[in-house]
Amino acid sequence: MNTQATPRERLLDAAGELFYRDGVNIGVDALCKAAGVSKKSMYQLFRSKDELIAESLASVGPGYQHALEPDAGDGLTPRERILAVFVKLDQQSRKGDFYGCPFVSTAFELKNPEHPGSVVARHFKQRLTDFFLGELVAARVDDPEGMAIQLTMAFDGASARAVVRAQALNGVGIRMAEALLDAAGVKAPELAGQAR
Amino acid sequence: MNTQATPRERLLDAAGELFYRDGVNIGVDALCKAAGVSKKSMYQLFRSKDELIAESLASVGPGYQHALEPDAGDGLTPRERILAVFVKLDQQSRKGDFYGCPFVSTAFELKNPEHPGSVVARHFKQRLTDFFLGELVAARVDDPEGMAIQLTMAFDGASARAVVRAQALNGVGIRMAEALLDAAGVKAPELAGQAR
DNA sequence: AAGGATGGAAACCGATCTGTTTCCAGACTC
DNA sequence: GAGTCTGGAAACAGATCGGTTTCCATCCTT
Repeated sequence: MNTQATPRERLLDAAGELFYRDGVNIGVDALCKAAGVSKKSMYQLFRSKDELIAESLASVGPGYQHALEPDAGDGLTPRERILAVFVKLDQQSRKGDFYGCPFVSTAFELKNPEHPGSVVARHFKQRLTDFFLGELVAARVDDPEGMAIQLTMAFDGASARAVVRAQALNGVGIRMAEALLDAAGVKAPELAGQAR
Repeated sequence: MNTQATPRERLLDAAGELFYRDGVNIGVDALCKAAGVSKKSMYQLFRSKDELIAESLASVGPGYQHALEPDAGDGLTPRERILAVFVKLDQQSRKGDFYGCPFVSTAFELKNPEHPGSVVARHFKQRLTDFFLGELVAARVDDPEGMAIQLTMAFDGASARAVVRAQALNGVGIRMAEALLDAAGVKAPELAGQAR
């Protein structure tokens, strides 16, 4: 454990990993032990375990997003930038510690849509949809909103498949995204004028 | 509670509902109370809670499948029979007690792919894929296996969207399936051009 | 009417749950 | 050096966890 980091940072890091790997039903004792933080400190920093669930999810959100979405202005076409997300998902599914999209996983586990963690999950799923939307607008497709939703569902469906089968996706998610992009006419790099 | 049913049936019924609604972490005390069965009887009928999870999932599987997939020989085209699954999912997502596909939900919660419940979940997801496959073969598409996988992912992605957003799908899953079927050239075989 | 099997109610076990509290070691300021 | 603050270790609380056991009422069979 990193003793340089503050107790709060250590707690958020450990929570982000353990809630994802073991589920949100992991005990506070195990969590604090992994973080090297006392329960007293934890309950001084967070009102409840539920709040820690939400805040840890919010803290891993930007990093997860950055790991999936290519940087702006990298010279890629919208199609390539969209497909890059599915390539990253494919790579993640090959690793042994893949338990699906952490937001979807948490939402499924919490059941209650009003739980603060569910609210955070909803927020970050919307941001992925918004990323797709921006690319689709740049690609000038007919129905960018509808396509962005479909790509998000393709992402979560592929993620769910990897979880249920406990296997790597081996490109099936990428091919699904390609099929949807083909159908929407998001094709040749040069033809789709992506001015910025 | 139905006193006609055997303790085993009452347990499987209650487990199928409560594990889905509250998650697999619900206690066996609450479960037995809901089923009107003593813990003693429960542990005589099932070796462990984990076994009850698996068996209750296996017991709801056929019913869930039958609720989604149209009967054979109903005069519908393969395309209509495939879309009927997504229409049913859309209808389910409108109800307040929708927590996603029970197999996907259980697999996400259990995390461990070797858990007997995960094995059952995998089995029934494969049966949905097999249903799609049969229809796609009948429709003579180019890559029926790949398309069946894509439709299954579309199903689970749509289901995940309804869970994360805690909202009805309002047709977005149906439209995604239509887009995939259109791209694969699955029209009504006997009836030419069918507009939507 | 007697005997055996079924199965519910509830006590019990040790472990773990979320959350609170006490105590004390170390680092800081003044 | 005295006082203050942070934060870890650990006991504690009451509830619940999965699982076992005892006891007893109700059946069915004969």
